[in-house]
Amino acid sequence: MRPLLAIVGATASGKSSLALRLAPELDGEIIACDSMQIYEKMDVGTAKPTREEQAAVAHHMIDFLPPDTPFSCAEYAERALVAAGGIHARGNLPIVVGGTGLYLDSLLFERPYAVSEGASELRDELASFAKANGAHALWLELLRVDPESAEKTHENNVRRVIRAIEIYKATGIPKSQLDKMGGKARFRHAVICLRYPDRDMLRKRIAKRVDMMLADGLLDETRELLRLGVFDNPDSTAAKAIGYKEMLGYIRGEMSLEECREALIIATRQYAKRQMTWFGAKDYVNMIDVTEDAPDPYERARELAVRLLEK
RNA sequence: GGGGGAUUUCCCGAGCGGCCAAAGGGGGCAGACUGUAAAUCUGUUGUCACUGACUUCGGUGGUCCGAAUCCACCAUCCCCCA
Repeated sequence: MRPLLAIVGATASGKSSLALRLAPELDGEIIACDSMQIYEKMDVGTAKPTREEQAAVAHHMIDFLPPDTPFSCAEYAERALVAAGGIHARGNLPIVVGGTGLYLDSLLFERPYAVSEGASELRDELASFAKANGAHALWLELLRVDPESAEKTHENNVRRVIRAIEIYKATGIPKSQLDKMGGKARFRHAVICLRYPDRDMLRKRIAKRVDMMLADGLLDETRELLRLGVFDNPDSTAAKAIGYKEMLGYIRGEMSLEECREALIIATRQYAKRQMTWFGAKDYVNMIDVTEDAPDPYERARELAVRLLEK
């Protein structure tokens, strides 16, 4: 099996700059693993690698979709797989970098799910059913077709309930059944996650990043996206990005800039927490702690990467 | 100088005599997640010896079987008249 290194962690944890340093040493090319950096025109708000950085190390899975295009983790896996294949063909090491845990997961492991691109009508149907009859009624439907998934999914989590029903309707097989069939690894992978045991350290980095985004023109970028109509569809992936939706409050005159900044910092912090909950629960993730005493993970990451990839 | 209103748990904010450790929201903390994921959702959030007890609703002192809720005074803030 071909090797693949992944550097993950919360936003603002320093994974990108770590990967940038690691890449030359390991003959690496970077595959971004980020549900937002895939979009064009969303540069500042997604902390996209700069032109210089992209020139220094080859980057993939960045900047290839207009910002109002729907995207899914299925498509991510598909395209990233191709990118990884190309990198291997060049004799290089794919270094997956990003904080979108689910995308990484779907790249690393095979999933037996049928691709259900045409499922949007069914989704809409189920969503309006839930709206009309309540989340519980929808959940009962899942309980009927796939009790095991129903058991695992809270009835209020309508989106997940819909997905489970949708999988059953599209494939005729309960999702819980399919879950047991997948999981084959596609690569000889090494996953390294940067972790900050001291919360304040990460918080400071997040605040700093937010201020940098503000200074780099987050506001103008938001106005441009607004002009392009990206926020017209609240369900588009890009419209859900942290950063822009907070700036909108200021642009619409509902909030002061300081309030938006605050909201942005909080939203980012909460996101970081969710990311760490996700990565922390994965047994394939190897943690490297960044602390006051050991602020630079570079050496440890390099050694760990080499060791893990040898096996 | 005179009149009126406010003060609630980390924050905002409901409560206006017992059913109040106190609604709701925010924030915090913990968690779930297997193809919309920077999304979506869950639990928890006064203390403890935790199916019960104890300390809380600006302060002090009252009324009452019983007060965050009523009264008096004090403190701080806001509004109106001078």
